[in-house]
Amino acid sequence: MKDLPLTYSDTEKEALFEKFYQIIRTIPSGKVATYGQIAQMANSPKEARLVGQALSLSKSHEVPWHRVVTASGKIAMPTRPELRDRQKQLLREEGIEFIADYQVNMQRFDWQATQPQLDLF
DNA sequence: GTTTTGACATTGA
DNA sequence: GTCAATGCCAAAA
Repeated sequence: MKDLPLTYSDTEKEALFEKFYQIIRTIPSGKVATYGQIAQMANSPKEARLVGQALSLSKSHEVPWHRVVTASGKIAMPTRPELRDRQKQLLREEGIEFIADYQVNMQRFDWQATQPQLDLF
């Protein structure tokens, strides 16, 4: 098990980031979760932005970073068009449907909202 | 120490 | 439905 990419002096921060990674790892393929949901699951509901920061630092850290989107289902990457396109491609490969250029259909692919799986088809 | 920045969320127009 | 303003909170400058 490799260490985190950054050298943290604060163990709390490291624990929180690891918590984020752990939660994100449980997102099944073909589903997406929002930054806010993950922050909420980590008992830090106000720290959605940190989730994005954690993913940014983790880069390709064995976590399905592409399955995390904003509350409205949009891909959130204003400063990195390359990663933005890569995320869209990865999601499409998992069968996720886009309702706009960079917005997924949350109605059908949101991890939490689709838990009951009431067979909407 | 203060200010700016950021892979966010919510509200209101 | 979209978009801007606001609130948020930690990290980086």
